[in-house]
Amino acid sequence: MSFRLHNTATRTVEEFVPLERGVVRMYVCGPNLYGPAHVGHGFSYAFFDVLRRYLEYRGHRVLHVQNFTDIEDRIIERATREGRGVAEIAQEYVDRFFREIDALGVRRADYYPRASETIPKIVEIIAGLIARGHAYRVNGDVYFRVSSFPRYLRLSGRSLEEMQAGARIDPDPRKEHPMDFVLWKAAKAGEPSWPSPWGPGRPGWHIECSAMILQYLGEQIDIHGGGEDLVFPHHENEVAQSEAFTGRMPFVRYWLHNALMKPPVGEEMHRHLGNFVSLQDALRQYSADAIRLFYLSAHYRTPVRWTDEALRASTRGLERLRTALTNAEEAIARTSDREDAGLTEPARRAREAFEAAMDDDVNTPQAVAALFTLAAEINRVADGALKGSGQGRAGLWVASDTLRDLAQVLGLSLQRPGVTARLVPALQAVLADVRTHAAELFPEPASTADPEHLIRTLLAGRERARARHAYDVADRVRARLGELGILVEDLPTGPRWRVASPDGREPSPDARQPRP
RNA sequence: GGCGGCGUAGCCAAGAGGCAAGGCAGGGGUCUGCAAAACCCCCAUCCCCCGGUUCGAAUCCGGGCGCCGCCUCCA
Repeated sequence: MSFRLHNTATRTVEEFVPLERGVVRMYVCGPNLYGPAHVGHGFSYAFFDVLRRYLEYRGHRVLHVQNFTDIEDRIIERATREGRGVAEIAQEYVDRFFREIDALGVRRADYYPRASETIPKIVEIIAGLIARGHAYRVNGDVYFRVSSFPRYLRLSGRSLEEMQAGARIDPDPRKEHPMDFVLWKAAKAGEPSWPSPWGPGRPGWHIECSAMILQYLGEQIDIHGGGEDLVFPHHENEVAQSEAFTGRMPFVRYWLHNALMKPPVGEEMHRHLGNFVSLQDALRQYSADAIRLFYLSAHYRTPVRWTDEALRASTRGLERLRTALTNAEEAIARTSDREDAGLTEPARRAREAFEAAMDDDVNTPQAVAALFTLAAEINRVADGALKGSGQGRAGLWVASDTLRDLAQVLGLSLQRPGVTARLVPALQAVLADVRTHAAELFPEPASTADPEHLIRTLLAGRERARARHAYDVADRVRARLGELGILVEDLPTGPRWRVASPDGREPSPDARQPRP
């Protein structure tokens, strides 16, 4: 089956065929660096990361470029207000952006151009547009002449007439047409500016993306992505500038737009509304995998609401996938059978269902469902193996390998968080505590600096306690470990522990420590 | 006003003419000292409402009701 994507330009799901066989040129609109990223940004980046991973899984080489808007009204406003440099603020948020998307497990794009570094290309394009009659100068400003571009508004499916009927702002009287948009803004006192044939100034917002695409990806690209709020005017204007400049169309073969995330309360999450959940806060409360599983729980064109309830549900669901892998490992370690116990076929079916779902306009909810179905099959066989049927070693290996591989395409690591050295003092305190109750059960461990060794020591002592029916001691160990976020489970094969906070949350390892 | 989207179980969410995926929560059971995990079973005769088309509709058509987005900045 072919890979199909919803193209905003046609509003239909189309078969995806890249311009150049085996190579996909993809550009995704990046952040305006005037403030922190929120979970809605994270959703967009994570979704396009999944798209990129799947394209690569399907054998394409993906050239991925994402911009940083580092010169723009809001950053300038902020710099002025705080008495700081524009570049300083931009750099602060670039650094933070990378910390956060790295923590989220978003693979980095091939290149992250900044508007301020793309000025020569921007000037070249504007000069070309003026020369071709697609743009005009008004004092130091330069505007795009929409009347010169008949295809204007085709992407967003509007008409100039209706746009004006619904206009919510007073048009600048200096413009030839109310819908003409700015390509170059003349410098104002105190603002950063660059020289140009029209005098010092800075680029308008839309032109940077056109310039970056032309500079780094070419005159025609396969995929251009971003939030659906960017369709108009941002992407519409990009099309106009780019196609008017190059004379080639389509500038973009497939326009992809993700739905916007809804805040816990209200309908729109926006930085300027102040109702956002920052990516940083999200990562402090939930693991990257849980956040990504939540993102993938709905189709990318369906708006989802960020709620603690939903994130906890995703954390639990994630735990189920991880447990399947753990169960498989334990079953494999305890069986010698070479038969597949009927798991090879379910693994193949899961991969087939996964690919069919992803092929259908990146239907991640269905793809995730395939993962859960496979996890259930793994658990079924692992359960049987641990209960003594002793079968399934080969099948468990194949099935868990498949689960890991498919999860990886979704950017899910399925890694359990480990215990950190920070827990050592607390674990030592637990040991000292139980030793006052039953020192004979808990001999001094060889090492008191390794958290895992301390946990093993405690659990070994607890097993001795259980063997003597000293359940008060055994339960005390389990309760104290539970307070530290370590869940103890007594399986038929012996005790097992894992990190799992009782409130259903699970911070991302990198985000646990508050920043200084 | 123009353009567009949505309404599926307690919650989240797929499905888009052939008889309702998956997750979370919940109930019963197996296992277990208990708890947890896992497994087994149960949990929408029905998909906002009313008409219509069809052998057959949650899916198509018509009409309602409700919610939301874009038309300034925004992932």
